[in-house]
Order: sequence, then C-alpha cells, then structure tokens
Amino acid sequence: MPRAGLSAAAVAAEAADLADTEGLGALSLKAVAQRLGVASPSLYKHVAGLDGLRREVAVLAAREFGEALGAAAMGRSGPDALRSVAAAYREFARTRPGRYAALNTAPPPEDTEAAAAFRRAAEVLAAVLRGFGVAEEDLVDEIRALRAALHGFADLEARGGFGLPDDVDRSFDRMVERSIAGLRSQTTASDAQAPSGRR
Amino acid sequence: MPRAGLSAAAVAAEAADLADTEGLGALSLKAVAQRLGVASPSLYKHVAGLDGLRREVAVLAAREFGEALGAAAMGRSGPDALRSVAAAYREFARTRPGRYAALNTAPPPEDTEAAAAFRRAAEVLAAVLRGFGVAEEDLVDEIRALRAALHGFADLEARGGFGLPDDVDRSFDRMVERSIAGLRSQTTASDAQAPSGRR
DNA sequence: CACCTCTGGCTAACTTAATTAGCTTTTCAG
DNA sequence: CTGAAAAGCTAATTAAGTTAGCCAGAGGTG
Repeated sequence: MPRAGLSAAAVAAEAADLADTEGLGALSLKAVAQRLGVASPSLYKHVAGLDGLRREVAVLAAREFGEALGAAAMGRSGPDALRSVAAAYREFARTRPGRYAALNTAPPPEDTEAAAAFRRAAEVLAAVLRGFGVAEEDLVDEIRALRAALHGFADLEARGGFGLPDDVDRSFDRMVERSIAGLRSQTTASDAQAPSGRR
Repeated sequence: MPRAGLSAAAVAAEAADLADTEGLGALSLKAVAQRLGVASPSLYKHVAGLDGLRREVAVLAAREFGEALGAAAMGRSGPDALRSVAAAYREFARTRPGRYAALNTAPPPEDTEAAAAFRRAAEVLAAVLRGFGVAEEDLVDEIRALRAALHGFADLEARGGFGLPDDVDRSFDRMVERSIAGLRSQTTASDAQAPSGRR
C-alpha cells in the first residue's frame, strides 16, 4: 500500500496517452487505473468518474493544442503564419490523435475553465487571419472556413478517410495554398486592427 | 408472443433514427430493442451484436448519403452542381446527425458491401469535380480539399463548434463560393475526360 | 516522540449493458 | 397434418462504472 502519488493532472496525462495510442474509444477508467497500477475506484479521488476523466483529457488537449498553434504563429505573419499554423495543426492531430479527438466535443458553456482552453486555439487562428489583413466583418466567416478545412482534413486523415496512397502531404499543402490565395483575393487592402477576438 | 416482424433492415433503420435523435453515442442494443418492443437478446437474430448494429447503421447511412448527393448532382454541372451537392451534404449532416456521424468510421476494406456504399458518395464528388474541368492529375487533391471543407464544416456545426450566433448559412455559402473560385483559378482549360473514378 | 487528522488507496457490493445458452412457439413448406 | 427453421424469450455470465465504507500512511502539532 505504498501511495501511488497520483494527482488529477497525472491521471489526465496517462489517460491522454492511452487515448493517443489506443484510440479515444478505448479510454476507460479500468484501463487508466491499470496503467497507473491502482484499482479503478481509486481514480475517483482525482477525477469525477468517466465523464470527468474525459473532460480533463479534453482540457489538457485543448491547452496543448492552443500552445502548439500559438508557438507556430509566433514571430510570423501573413501567409507564412498561416502555413506554419496549418502545419502545426495537422501535426498535432497526427501525432496525438486521441487528444485531437478529445477536442471535438465542445465543453458546456458553464465550464469556463474548459471554454477558455478551447478558445485559445480559435484565437490563434483569428489572430493569424486578422494579421493577414482580413476585414473584421469577414473574420467570422474566414475563421469558420479555415477551421473547416483544417479540421476536415485532419479528421479525415485520422479516420483513414483518404483511401488512396497518393501523397497526402501534397494534398494538404495545396489546400493551404488555396486558402491563402482565397484570402488574398478577398482581402480588401484595409489592414484592419480591431479589438475583440473570439471565434 | 406475437412475432414482432423484425428484419436486419428494420433494426438498422430504427437504430439510425435513434442515433439521429439521441446521438450516435446513445446507440445501444438495449435502447433499440426497447423502441422495437423486444428484448435485447432478440436483436442478435438480426444483427451481429453492437458492432454489427453500428456497421448496419453506417452502411444504411452511406447509402442514403450517396443517394442524396447523387440526386443533388443530377442534371447539373460545374459551379451549379457543386453548390447543389454542397448544400445537400450539409443538409444531410444537419437533419440526420446520427447517420452522418456513423459515416465517419471507414469500413474495413474486406467489407466490400460497406466499402461500396461509402465509395458512392466520394464518386459523386469526383464526378462533380471532373465535370467541373479539373485535370485528372489534380483530382485526388481537389477531392480531398473539397471533402475536408464540407466535412469539417458539417462536423464543426454538428458539434456546436461554431460558438457565435453569426449567420452560419452565410459562412457556408461563402466557403462554397471560395471553393468554386479556387477551382476556376486552377482549372487549366483542358476539359478532362478520363475513365476511373474512385476517391 | 506520541498523537491526530486528512488523504489516497483498497475491497466489497450494486447497476447497467452486452453477450451467450438453451427453450418455446410461430410460421410455412411439403 | 407435420416437422423443422426462424424469431422471441428468459436465465445466466461478464465487463465496466460507480458507491460505500474501511484502513494505512504522511505530515503537522503538543
């Protein structure tokens, strides 16, 4: 009965790793407990059951995701920033598929901590587009289009939706360049510089 | 003990409806059996357990999805076809979210029946793009970009990923027009007319 | 150093859903 | 009319989540 020295963070991290390697669907209290060398009821001292565990994983993933995108955007702007962020987005989804999948459940609005973690990633995209020269009035539409393209690609790739062996990297690069070209054609010269920045 | 008159198709249809109304995650043998007025073990006479039920729902959904896209493309070509198919795609995802979600698990390649059902939808997109004038060598990339945009948008919308109330219809229309513009700019005049057509 | 209390882990017990086994009755071909 | 396959059922098993309540160990305190 030596203490296992767990914590909510340690449990969430182990759960996230399990999700990455075995798939989010394989995430269970039982499996996480075994990996940590404890009995499953012990986890209740750290997380609020299976739902709570999922929530912790989602928050952890959202934080890491936001950080990854933010780091990719740092020191860059315009097309350069977009390429870098897009690459980081896909890279995250590929290397941490369980975490990425965990992101795809919007947290309830009353869970402000989770919502904040989720918002960060969206804000990076907003910043990139705004710095790209997108007018404030078009920003919401542009963010949605960009998110759709990136998420759709990452999700299809992760699920094996791209059946053909054809070079997926090239497809992605082309899609990103297409987005850049579209943004350019639409940007109205006004370099935009407004305050707010959600979604 | 009057016979309930079930069949694999009837079970799958009930399951798909349940998934649409309660969410794919709520799909269980228990719930489907209750809706059909039978005991859960009875379902085993029609489907191969929970996994089998999921598979049936996926195949059903794939067929309906392919039909919906095909119908939308019929009699149209070029931008007109793309707009119509895109609208049908989103409409399907919105009105039948459980079925749409069920589509997002690629069937194992050895399940040829399921694979065929899934392929049909992809072929409609391929046909639209090919008839659009996309060169055969670019087709794979273009299909992937289009699928990514449509799936990403539909998926984010379904999951409540678009937090803001801003007009989602407009965002979608703009994204589709952006795709059309991108295709136009890239189309190389060669009107293309090659045989094969998967993915 | 002895003691006290809180924390973290454990075992036992309960619930729900999936699944299997084996029984029974309906249906319908002959 | 008869008999067998099909379609439902009940009973029983297994796995996972969850709750309740016990117990030891860690750390602070007199």
